[in-house]
Amino acid sequence: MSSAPSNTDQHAGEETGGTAHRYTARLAGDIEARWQQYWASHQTFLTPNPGMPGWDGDKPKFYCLDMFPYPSSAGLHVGHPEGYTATDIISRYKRMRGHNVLHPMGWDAFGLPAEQYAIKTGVHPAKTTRESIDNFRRQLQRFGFSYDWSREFGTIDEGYYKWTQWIFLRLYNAWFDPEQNKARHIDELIAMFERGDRPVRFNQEAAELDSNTRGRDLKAWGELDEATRHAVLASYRLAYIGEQTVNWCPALGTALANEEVIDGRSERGSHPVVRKPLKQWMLRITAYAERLLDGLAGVDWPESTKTQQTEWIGRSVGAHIDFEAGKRRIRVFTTRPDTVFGATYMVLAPEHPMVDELLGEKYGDTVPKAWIGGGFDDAEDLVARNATPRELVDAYRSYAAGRSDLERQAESKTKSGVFIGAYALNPASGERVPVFIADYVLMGYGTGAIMAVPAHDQRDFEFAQVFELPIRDVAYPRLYQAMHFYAEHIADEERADDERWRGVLADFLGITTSRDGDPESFAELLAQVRKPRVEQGEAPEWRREFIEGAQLDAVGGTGLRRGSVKITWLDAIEGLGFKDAEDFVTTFEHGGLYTKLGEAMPGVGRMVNSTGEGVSLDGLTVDEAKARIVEHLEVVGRGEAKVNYRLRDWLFSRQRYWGEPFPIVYDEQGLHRAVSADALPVTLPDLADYTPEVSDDPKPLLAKATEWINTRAGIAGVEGLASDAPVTREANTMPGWAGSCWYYLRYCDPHNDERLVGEEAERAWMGENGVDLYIGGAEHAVLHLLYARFWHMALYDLGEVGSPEPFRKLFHQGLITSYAYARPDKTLVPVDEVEERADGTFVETATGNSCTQTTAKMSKSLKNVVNPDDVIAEFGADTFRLYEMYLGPLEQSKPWNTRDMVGMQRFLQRAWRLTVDEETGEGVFLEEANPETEKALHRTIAKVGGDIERLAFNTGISAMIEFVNGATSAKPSGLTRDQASRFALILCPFAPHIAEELWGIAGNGPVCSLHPWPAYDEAMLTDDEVEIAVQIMGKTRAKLMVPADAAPKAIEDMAMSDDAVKALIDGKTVRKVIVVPGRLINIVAN
RNA sequence: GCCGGAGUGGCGGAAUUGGCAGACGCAGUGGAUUCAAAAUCCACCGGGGUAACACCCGUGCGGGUUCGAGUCCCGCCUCCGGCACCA
Repeated sequence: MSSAPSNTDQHAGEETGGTAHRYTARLAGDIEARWQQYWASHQTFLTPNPGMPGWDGDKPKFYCLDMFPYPSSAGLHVGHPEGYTATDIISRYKRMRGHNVLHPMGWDAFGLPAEQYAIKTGVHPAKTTRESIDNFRRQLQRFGFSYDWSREFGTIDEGYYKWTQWIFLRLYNAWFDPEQNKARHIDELIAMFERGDRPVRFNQEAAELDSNTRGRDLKAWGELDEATRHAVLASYRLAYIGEQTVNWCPALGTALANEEVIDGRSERGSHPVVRKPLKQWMLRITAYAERLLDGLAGVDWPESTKTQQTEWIGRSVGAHIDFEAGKRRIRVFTTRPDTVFGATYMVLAPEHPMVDELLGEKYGDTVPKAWIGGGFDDAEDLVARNATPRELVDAYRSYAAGRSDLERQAESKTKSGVFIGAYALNPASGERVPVFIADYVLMGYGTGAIMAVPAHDQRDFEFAQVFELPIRDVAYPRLYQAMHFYAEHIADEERADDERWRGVLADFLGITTSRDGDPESFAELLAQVRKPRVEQGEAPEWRREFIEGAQLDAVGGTGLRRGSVKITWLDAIEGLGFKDAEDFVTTFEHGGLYTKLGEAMPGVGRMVNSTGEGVSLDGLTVDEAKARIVEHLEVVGRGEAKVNYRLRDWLFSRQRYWGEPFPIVYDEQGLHRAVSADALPVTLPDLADYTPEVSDDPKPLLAKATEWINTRAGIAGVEGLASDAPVTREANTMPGWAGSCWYYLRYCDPHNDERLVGEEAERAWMGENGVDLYIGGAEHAVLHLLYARFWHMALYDLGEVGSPEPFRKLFHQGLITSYAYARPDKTLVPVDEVEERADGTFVETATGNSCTQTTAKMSKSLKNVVNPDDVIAEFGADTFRLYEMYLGPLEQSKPWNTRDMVGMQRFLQRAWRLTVDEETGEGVFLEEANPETEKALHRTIAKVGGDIERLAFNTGISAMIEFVNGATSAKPSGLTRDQASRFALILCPFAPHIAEELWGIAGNGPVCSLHPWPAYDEAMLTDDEVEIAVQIMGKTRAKLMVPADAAPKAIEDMAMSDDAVKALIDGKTVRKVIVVPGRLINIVAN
């Protein structure tokens, strides 16, 4: 066995007085350096894989993962160590509890900042990134994290991105089989074609729209030429080339994210940005929409993150409905097929491919002027000179293309669009309805076309207002129905008892009722029906009754009571913005509600105006009507039920340099070809100049590497072509998310040259449910965490991994913020421009104006960034670790305050002093344990263990502080060697360096980090006697010591015989006594 | 606008299941020690009230349920995060 590192203090003697061995930052630094070196040289945290020496397959596994950092040149931020300390505590604890723990670290190192730095300085990103990694590693190692550093890698390592490319090839060579709801190898698809089978496509609509492949896969496979086969297969692959509208910035020579575009200009440099369709690599994540959704039910993730993913995937249940337009059919998706009779016009997305085919030659004389075009720049001129539909459509398209998504949203208040001079037939009513294009309909969602039901959809309503289109109501709002009901029944049954009425009304309205038949909340009902709308021209017989009745309470004079709030119909009417009931009824009778309300109604009651050839929905509820109309449409072949997802396929190409090259080349025909797996990695070539080219034509940076781009099949490693056949490499690179999609798998087996991860290692660490604990920031809730799940599911389908989900339990640490100072107008002032005055208020130094203290994200501009290196130098790593964990609950965002750090330093000093003589550095121990201290230790062991399990580190640390304070002030004070050893063990996960030192001083050999967690005695957790509170009428009036196991009756007797209690209840009648054993007794007396 | 989360002393926070609100830490006040300081130790530390007790009030605001509410219900306010013309 190796000996413990020398405890000789090289600084001894340098300090004066009797505290040469006080636990100061200097001593802490010394201890920390020594133990870090010991752990490293003894490979304490080296984790063997199955088959390696030291592997024990009988232990349960625990895979504890951090989101690996992007190593920026700025170095570590104090936010980083928060999550890392948490996972380190758990990892160390689980190790001590007898688990095989996998706790790795690595680098997410491809990405934009390094490339932008290269553009600025001309230094190769590889160089700067490597330097940043070295700095990050150095900083992380100062914290004493128990990572198995032998498993470290970066996503930029060739040995790593080789496998990223390999996974891309797996996706490329796979298709999604909707019948089996899983991905399968492309060879199985080819085999099916060869057999003459016709496999179902995942995305049938896309196939129909895609004129390249339409119909071709219906022919016998053998009859197709190679290019056609290639195109057919390409349309099935999980990785495919698709056309996507992007924000293209010609000056920067790259596509930009929506967030990077402000007012049609690039955020950087303010260059113009246009929307441009661009052919790019896409990943078919939409095939997994359902599984990505369903899988969330089985994982232990924060609700907020599950909700975000659920909304991102955006499942909508509805129907496809076909509208006939001449020989063509326009297919729409709607969630409200029940309102199809109210569809008085149609809208297609401006870029909808069918627009050109439908376009009318000119507008007829009967076309209302208001229809022709409106809401955009050139519309008036064009309309004034009788422009053709073609001209207007072209003008509108270029207008729409010139606007970013952000602009569209900002200007969403006014609807714009163009009537394209064509009509379609409403398949339910048979009515001829005009067809428009408008940018409020998005090509990327549903079918890119809608049936517009202005009466029941707010956007359609607004559009109808601008273009003066007819609005037809087909679904009654509930309040209107309630009024009808009131007129028909309640007026006659004024004497009917409340309960019965409420039950009937609630039932009629479809409101959940509680046991007594009370609508759960009348306000809830109002919220659902908010704006009533009624049929024009219908003369209600109940007018008089209604107006009079509305003066009274709704329910026979008593009203609906909810808490103290009484709601009457009159309240409801006024809540809707009407003067009084008369005003409402007048408006109602004149059909002016749309104008008055300026809103569409959801229409959640029963159907009206909905009778057509072969089908009628009148009188049905919304749900019944949905089912009926879909059934009808299916029978007549005009539609079908359809579940639609908001999720779109993943745009996977970037025009950047610093990313993984695609393992793809193009042959002389321009067909994409895979680089064979043996030829991987496709290494990233060096580039001398990283400046993007100014261009209208999207051109990736890698296109500058002409020698690399233009090569031969043999050199590129492409099979199936002559080795001297010229090929062109794919010049786009993969996005930053690619490397982080599967790094957790690589940690299981980081040095494997044969596979992305060895099967045995993958099963051992990932098991059935994947990573056991994954901690990282909430900002990745939908991006990284969704992409990684998608890749994992595909790899699962293809047999590469054995767990259906990658991360069983996910946890987000909160943001570490910093104090900041705000002026009265809420702008922030840098911290060094603010002074604190004696009275505790703050002023801006320059102006003398007062500021308020607040919290904000740390930022360079506010000068409130804290550098971990400085903090460690001042206090030591153990104190730093404790401080960050003690700040508050892990998931909460918390303000950093260096001043508070001293509390944790004092705690460690007291813990040190408890068993170490500050003058000599020798251990000082009790011979015999103080029983109170022993009891406290058992409780602390139990508490700390439980708190670690539930990630409540702040309260666990509190418990240890209380223990140390208690043991210090106890008589006799101090610990035995055995007690000191057990305390060192529970301290170890939090503050491992000082724990190792105390462990050694207590006479143990190294290392406590691998020692089993101490046991506690259940019997020691309870007292024989407990103090309970005596409450009179719920207020604590006295305390009472009672035996812990006293029966309720005995406690009551004791309390009643207590003099103080007697005095308090003197002259009162005891009505009731409640006893909560071990806690309190409450005497109800008055 | 929609969805999610949170509001507790001067500050960070605790109260795990409806059961003694404010554990623990910081800051502050008073004292001991010291030539002095640092460090350490002791006491106090939500508001009102009292010589001291007693007592009253108090977990964003207004109601409610309960013997008892920071915790549950209803209605608001504020802050943070996410999404946003998704048919």
